[in-house]
Amino acid sequence: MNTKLPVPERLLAVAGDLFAREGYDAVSVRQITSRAKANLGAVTYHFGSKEALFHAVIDRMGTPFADRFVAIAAERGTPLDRITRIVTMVLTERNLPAPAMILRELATDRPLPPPLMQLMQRNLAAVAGLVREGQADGSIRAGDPSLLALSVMAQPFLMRIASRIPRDIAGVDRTDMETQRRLVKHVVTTIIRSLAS
Amino acid sequence: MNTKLPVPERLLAVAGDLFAREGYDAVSVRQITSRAKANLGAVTYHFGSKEALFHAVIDRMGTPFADRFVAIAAERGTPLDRITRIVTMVLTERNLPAPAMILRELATDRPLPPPLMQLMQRNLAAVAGLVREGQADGSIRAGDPSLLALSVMAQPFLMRIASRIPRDIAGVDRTDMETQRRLVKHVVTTIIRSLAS
DNA sequence: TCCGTATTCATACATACGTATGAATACTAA
DNA sequence: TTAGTATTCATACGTATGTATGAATACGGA
Repeated sequence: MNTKLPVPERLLAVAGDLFAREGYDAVSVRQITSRAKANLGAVTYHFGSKEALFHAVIDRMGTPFADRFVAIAAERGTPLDRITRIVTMVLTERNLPAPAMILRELATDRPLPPPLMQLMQRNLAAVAGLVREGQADGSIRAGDPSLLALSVMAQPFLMRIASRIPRDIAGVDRTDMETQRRLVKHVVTTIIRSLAS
Repeated sequence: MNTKLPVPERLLAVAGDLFAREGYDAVSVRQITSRAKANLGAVTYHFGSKEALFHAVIDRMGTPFADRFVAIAAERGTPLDRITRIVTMVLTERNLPAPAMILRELATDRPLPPPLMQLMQRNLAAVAGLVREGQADGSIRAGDPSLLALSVMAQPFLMRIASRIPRDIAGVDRTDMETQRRLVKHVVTTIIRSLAS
C-alpha cells in the first residue's frame, strides 16, 4: 500500500478491497491495518470503530458508483439507450466492488448499513426515472417503475458475480474479451426485450 | 429446538437457519450448539468441523431445492409454463434459504463450497434444458441456453432478497399478500417477454 | 525555538473463537 | 448382567478478535 497517501485514505482503500472481496465478518482490523501499513489503533483513532470504517467504505465506493448512474441517466439519447449504457457500465467497468457488496448485504439478515441504503436508493431512482421517461414517450411498457428498475438491475448485478461460476456450468467467463462482449449483448438484449412496449 | 430429534438433525436445522440468515463467518459453533441444545463438542464429533457442517447444511437445503427444479421441469406443459412455475416457486415458497445462501457465496471471493456448486449446476441445468426445449419447438428465442437460464433465475433470486429493501425505495414488500401476487406477476411477465420468440 | 495539538505506536484487556481432551454416561448386542 | 462402543459433557488450549490506554513522536503556528 502506497505509503505516500494519508493513513485514513490508505485504510479506506485497503478496507474497501478486503470488505468487498471477503465480507465484513471475514476481515479483521489487524488485516486491514497491517496491509495499509498503519498501526493497529489507526482504525479506532481515525474512524472510531470497525463498523464506522465499514460504513465509510460503503460511502466512498458507493458515491461514485451512484454518480455514474445519475450522470448516464442525464445524458442524451432515448431512455432505452441510457438504460443500456448503465447496464453496460455495470457489466464492464473494472474494479466495481459495489454490486457484490450490495448483493451480499441484501442476502444477509443484518440491518442494512445506512450508506448502503442511500446508495441503492440513488441507483434505483435513476433507473426508475428513465423507465418513467420511456413510459411517457411510449417506448417502455406499462408497469411499476420501481419494480421495473429492480428487474433491470437484477441481471447485470447477478451476471457480474456469476463470473465466478465455472464456464462449463453457466457459460460465463468475464476474463475472455470476446465472451464478455457476447455477455453484454445478451444481457442488453434480454433487458430491452423485457422493457420494450 | 425440539429435543426429540437426534443431535445431528438438530445441528443441521439450527445451523441451516443461522448460516442462511447471517452467513458462515457471523455464526459461531457456540451459537449453533447452544440453540440446538447440544454440547459444544457436538459439531466436531458429528461433522468433524464447522466447515464440514456448513457443507452438510448446504447439501441438506440444496438437495430438495434442486429436486423441485428438476421435478417441475419434468412436469407437463409448455417450456414457458414450466419456467413460470419454477420462477413462481422460487418467489413464493416459504422458508427457502437457498437463494440468499447462493447469492451471498457467489458475492464472496472465497472458493465456492463444492455442494453449492453442484446445487447451482443442477438448478441451471434444469432451466437450461427447458430453454432448449422451447428453442426446439420455436417458443423461445435463440441464444445460449446457459446464459438464458442465468438471466431467468437472476430476477426471482434478487427479488427474494430485495424484499428487505423498504417499500418506499423499491416497491417490494413480501409480507403483503396482494403485493406479492403483483410481484410474481411482474417477474413472470418480465421473464416471459425476455424469452419469447 | 517552543508549545499545544495530532498522530503514531506498542502493548494490554477482556472476550470470543474453533478444536481437542479425557472422563462420564448412555446405549446396544451377547 | 456384562462388555464394548457411541455419545455427551465440562473443561482446557492456543489463538484471534475489537477496542482501550498511555507514552512517544511528529507537526504546525507563535
